[in-house]
This record gives sequence, structure tokens and C-alpha cells, in this order.
Amino acid sequence: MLTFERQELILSMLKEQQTIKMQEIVDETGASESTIRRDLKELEQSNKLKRIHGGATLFQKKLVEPTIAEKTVKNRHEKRLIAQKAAELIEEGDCLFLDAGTSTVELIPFLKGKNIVVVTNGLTNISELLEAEIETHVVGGYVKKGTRAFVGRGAIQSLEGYRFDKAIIGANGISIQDGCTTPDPEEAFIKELAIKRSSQSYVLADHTKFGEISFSKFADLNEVTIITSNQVEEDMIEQLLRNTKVEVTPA
Amino acid sequence: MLTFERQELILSMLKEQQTIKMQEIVDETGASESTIRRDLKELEQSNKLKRIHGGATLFQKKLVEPTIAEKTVKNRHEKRLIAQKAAELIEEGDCLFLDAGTSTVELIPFLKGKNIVVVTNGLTNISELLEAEIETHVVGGYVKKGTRAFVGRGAIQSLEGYRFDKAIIGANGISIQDGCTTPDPEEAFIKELAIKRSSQSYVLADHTKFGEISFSKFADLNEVTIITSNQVEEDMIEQLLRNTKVEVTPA
DNA sequence: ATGTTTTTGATTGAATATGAATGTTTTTGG
DNA sequence: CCAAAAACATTCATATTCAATCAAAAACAT
Repeated sequence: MLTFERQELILSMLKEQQTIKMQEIVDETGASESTIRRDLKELEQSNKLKRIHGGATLFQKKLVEPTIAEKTVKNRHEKRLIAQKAAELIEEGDCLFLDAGTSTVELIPFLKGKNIVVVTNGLTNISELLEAEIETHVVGGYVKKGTRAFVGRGAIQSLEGYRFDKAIIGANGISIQDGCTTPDPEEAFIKELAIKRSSQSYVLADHTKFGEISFSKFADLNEVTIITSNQVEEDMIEQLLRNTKVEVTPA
Repeated sequence: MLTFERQELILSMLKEQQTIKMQEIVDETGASESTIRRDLKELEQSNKLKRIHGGATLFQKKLVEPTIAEKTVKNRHEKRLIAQKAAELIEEGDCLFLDAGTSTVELIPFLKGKNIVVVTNGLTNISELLEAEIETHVVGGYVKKGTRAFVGRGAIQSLEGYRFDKAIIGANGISIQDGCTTPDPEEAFIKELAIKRSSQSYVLADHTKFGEISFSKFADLNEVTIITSNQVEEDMIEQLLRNTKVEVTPA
């Protein structure tokens, strides 16, 4: 069996079960443990999978959402730069949808004093928006414990009463194959709906989100403009550019 | 089972039930108690959960700081007593509407852990409700700068999707002649609508509110039960009692 | 064919994960 | 308040998995 074949086999096994044990791969491929180790090392280096003690897993299956506390510290600087880039796109008089999430919160200070109207489903956004003296509307709905986002029937119904010039959306995963994804199906639905009801949509994503795939898809890449930083690998951006609009800010 | 798989399993269990016992995890995973302890320790260190004696729970943190204005609430002690009185009336399984305002916020700590559903239009209520582990829904709408209440067309539309067992309402003025009043017409409308859609309605009012008349009326006295303290003058209460239900708590 | 490079599998000590045993702390129930 | 019970942290021995190394095998080039 060729090296390439073997590695493809490993990846296809992973797709089926999202985690695999070393022994399973050895049995399936007939290769020795040493060889498989080398394969896993290579595949990890090219971001195809993540090694874990005893085997491998899909690049973070992200079954569980990181808590707010965890998110707020991570990549804050990069997120702020991305947010600043996004802010440049907002014009006077715009009606925005601002998604719940830590990336989108960073945008708010840059909007301060602008004559715009913002609709949001994120609890934490609201006080920031008020602070920035922006006319703020919220969608209704059930408040999710973890992310403190408003979701569900009430949120959907609320959203249907609005049309947006621009929607600013956060994402947990951006991949060529699966587009924009996020862990929670309910939140994904809200994002999807907001994008549908908006003339233009922007997805904010720092470099850690690229190549990641989360559970629920909410948009194809050609539906949105991705705003990110130049910490994302060159070739990834090039690949994206084939059918996606991308704005890159230096970090 | 791999370490990674086991930890993911623990987190997904947590997501379903928000607290889990050690034994449940041991049974579910088949690993030893020692191993699970180690897992919990790791997961806690990476902010994925919070350990508690006998198991683990979701990690929660207060996000919305109370504003200065909120911290210096007038008659806080009296308001709290009134809130406590109101809490006694809430039964397991109730669906509540909780009005925006400083009186109603005081109620929330007394509801902690109760098996109820709360719908609110008050920004500051939301994080308190989450803190108290209560299923929380919000009405949509425009966010008023001063009171941080959600009002307007969106709020009205949202409210029409609910029916309540009990509505807990704040008021700025209580008078024999003009009933229950509040300064803002939009907020008054929300209060009125919530009362209409509720089987029973309670208005919380400290002694300073009696005899006051504000701009917008939202209820006649015979529509609601007033909850107050014995700091209200005797004869006022007597007058009220002719056609209003009144609950009085000693202060 | 012969030397070179690449791939492979086996071996090793190091690192990590595990379960049982121990004594300590916290909770519970009288 | 005390004592029993439950939950806990700590330690240790064992088992598993890992990274590094090396020699054999295969693929390749000349």
C-alpha cells in the first residue's frame, strides 16, 4: 500500500468516527505502528487532523462550545484588528445585524457615535451598544446558558420583522469544503436567517477558525465576505479567494 | 476509550444536564473514579467546567456589571422585603413575566433553583436570571437608554407569543384615582399587555410610590394585586383595600 | 549492477495514563 | 456538637503510548 493511499484511508476513517485509536489504524492498514505514527505526524503538520494520546481526532470536533470566559481571552488582539477592519465597512445610516459572540463585541467600540441602527441577539452586545450610544434593538427568544445568545422561535419571529443592510456574523469554523460552521444548531439557524435578510453579510474569523469544522453549517463561502487577519496562511487565503470575498487586515 | 473521547463525553453530558455526579460519569465512561477526578481537574483548569463537591457543573460568570445607578437603588432594603413576599407567591412550574426595573430585579435571588420559566423585557434581569439557573426568555424590541427595558413593536409582537401564570410588574405611581402609572408610555404599554396576557398580576411598590401619579397609566387597581410593605400609611392601605388586593410585608 | 535515497519495522528508554490504596477533608444526620 | 459516611487529594505501581534511533527493505537514479 502506498503512503498516500494509507494516509487517505486514515482520513476517511476519521471522517466516519471523528476519533480513531492507533490500534484500529494498524489493523485496518496492516502497516506497523511506527509507520502510522509517522503518518499521523505528517497529517497533523498539514492540519488534516489532530493527534491525541492513543490516536487521532478531527481537528477539534468542537462538540462543546468553549465558555465565554475561555473565549474572551483568546486572540483578543487579532479579533480587535479584524473588528476594526469590519468597522470601516459600516456606513452612516446603515441598519446592521450584529451576531452574538466575542468577535462581534470587539466591533462595537469602533461604531461609537455613528448614526446607525443595530439589531442583535447577543446579551453581552447590548450594554456595549448602549455605552456606544447606538440605537439598539434586540431579537427575543430563549437565552442560551453558555453563549448568552437569544435563540429559538421567538428570535426567528423577531428577525422576520427586520431587513438589514449588513449582517456581521461570528463563526467557529471556516473551511473550503463545509463553509461557515458553528457548534449550536439553533445559533446557526439565527445566523443563517440574518444572512438571508441582509443585503451584504460579513463573517469575522481569526486565524484559528480556518480549517476548523463545527457541527452546524450556516453559510456557503460564496454567500458572505470573510474578514480576517494576515495570520491566516497564504495558501488558505488563496484557496478561499477562488470563490469567496475576503478582506484581510494586517496583524 | 481514549482520554480525549472520555473528556468530550463528560462535557456533552454536562451540556445536557448542567450538573453531573461523579458516579454518573463513572457509570457512563467505565473508567475508574481516579481517572474521572483527573479529567475533571484538567477540564476545570481549562475553564470547561466547574467542579463541585460530588461532581461538576457548567462554569458561569457574571457578565453584565450593574451600573452605578443600579447599585445605589433607593429603598433597597424595603424593595428586597417586598420582593421576598412576592417570591412566596411563585409556585413550581409557573410561567412568569418579569417586568424591567429595580424592584423586580430584587425578586430574582429568591427564585434561585425553582423550576419555573421567566420571560422578561429587562436587560439587567437577564444575567441575574441566568445566575439563578432559571430558564429565561426575552421579548425583543428597542432597548431604551435610561431603563434598559425592551419596548416597542418588537416587544409587543414577542409578548403576543406568550401566556403567563403570573406577571410581576414594577410601578412608579399608585393612586386610588389613577391606578398604576409609570413615566414612559411605551413601557406602560408593555406592562399593560403583560397583565392582559397573565392569569394573575402583581405590582411591586414601595411606600414612596403611593399617592404618586405618573404620566402613563397601565392598570386599574382592581386588575392587579399590589405587594408592598407596612411602611405605607394605614389609611392609604385601607382605602386601597376597598377594591384592590393588597399583600403587605413588615419592614 | 551499484550506490543513494526513501520508506519501513523493530527496539529502546522516556513520558503519559490508569486504577488501587492511603489518609485527609467535607458533608450529612442524629 | 459529634460521629459516620461520602467525597476528596495524594501517592504508588503498573500498563500503555510516545519519540528517537537504527538497521533492513524497497524504490530510485545513474
